[in-house]
Amino acid sequence: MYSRGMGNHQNDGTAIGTPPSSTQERLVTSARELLWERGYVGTSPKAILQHAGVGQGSMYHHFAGKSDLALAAIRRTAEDMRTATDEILSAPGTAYDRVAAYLLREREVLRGCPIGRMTQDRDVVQDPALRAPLDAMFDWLRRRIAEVLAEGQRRGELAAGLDPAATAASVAAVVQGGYVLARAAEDPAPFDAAVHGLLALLATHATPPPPVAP
Amino acid sequence: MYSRGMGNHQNDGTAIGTPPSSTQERLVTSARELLWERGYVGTSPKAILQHAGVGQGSMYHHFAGKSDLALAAIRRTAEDMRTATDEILSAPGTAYDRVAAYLLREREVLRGCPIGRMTQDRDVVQDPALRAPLDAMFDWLRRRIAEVLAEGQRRGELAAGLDPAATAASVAAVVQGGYVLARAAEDPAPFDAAVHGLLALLATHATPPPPVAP
DNA sequence: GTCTATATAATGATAGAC
DNA sequence: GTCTATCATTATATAGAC
Repeated sequence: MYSRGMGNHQNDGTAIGTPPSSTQERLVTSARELLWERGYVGTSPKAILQHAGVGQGSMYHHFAGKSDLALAAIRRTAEDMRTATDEILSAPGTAYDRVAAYLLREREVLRGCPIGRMTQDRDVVQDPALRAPLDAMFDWLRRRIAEVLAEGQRRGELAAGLDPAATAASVAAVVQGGYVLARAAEDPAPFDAAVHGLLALLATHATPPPPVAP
Repeated sequence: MYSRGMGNHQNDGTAIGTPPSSTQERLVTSARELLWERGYVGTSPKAILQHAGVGQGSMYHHFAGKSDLALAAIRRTAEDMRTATDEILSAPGTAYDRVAAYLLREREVLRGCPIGRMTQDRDVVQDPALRAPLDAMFDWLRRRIAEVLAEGQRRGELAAGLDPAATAASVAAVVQGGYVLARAAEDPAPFDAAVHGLLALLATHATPPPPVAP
């Protein structure tokens, strides 16, 4: 159960020192969690309200409706993902190291990607406003990985014959597809196998050869 | 509109010479199409009935309910996919050729994979009976691709250093992830890029080197 | 701004006529 | 076997009190 109507005593359960979330913030946070878990079609406004612990009217005061709240939630999730990913890809090291760090990053594999998840939701993909942040996120991701690979080529760390854009698409696809395989198996193993398979292929193009992947 | 109550004159619209489908068959076919397009949560029994052109009661006569019909539909789709895929992977040619044929196979990229799609549906993955055919399908796919790769190694067509299982997982993941990237972009290009990126990496391990991918 | 009450349609399933 | 009628529940949104 969530507390209700308790004035300033409400809290979102985050770390001590965090300022209490506004109703609007709590709605977005709840929407993000439920969209990740259940998808757009499977997430009802009522479920979001109950998860956030607010009444029916509050949502329609802050947002025009379900899709408007979902848009805010998706934008926020994409933003966070971009920030976290850029940090990994911008770290020091060879191009191989940085791509490997991205691929081997700790993930909640069985939960899948909260952004990739949305691409399987008809109502999301068909709404240009809802699809836009997904498109922007994956477009950015492929470009950023391609940059890293191209930089590695300029530095002589990677074979010049590689197509940075195509290889970057493969890297992004292996992650997204790895989630699919893992969820089908209810086991992260296929995700890890897919990642290591790609890294092994990539390693043969790196000079000097990186140590065998863990 | 679909015809109703027309006795033996009903037809499922397939090629001339095809025997008219039974009500049960039409329900399964309709369920397969709608599950592919809208997912499990997004597909209502009513929508299936209307698409099949039968009344409410018929479905509950032939199937125990929504999940039971979905199970029949998913099983059939997985069966068909397995047959079609095995045909490609069992064709003559080098291991590289056969994996390339699988990756470059004509696909309705923006529609995605009807089996992979189901792994993003909470209600499917949480039901052991519904998840089982997904698990079996992808497990078979990875094993079959790994077999092809291992055979290529024995024949001396592929570098012995490759891990067949991991590489096979990468191949399957690139396809599934390619769909995700393509749907986000509403454009098959990222799918094609991901596939060609992986093929280029794989090509460097093939002897003699295959011609540059189309 | 937040709440409860209400409205309208859709969902998933059952009952029982034919 | 197939159909229509019905039902309890949920989804999405609005109205209006506080």
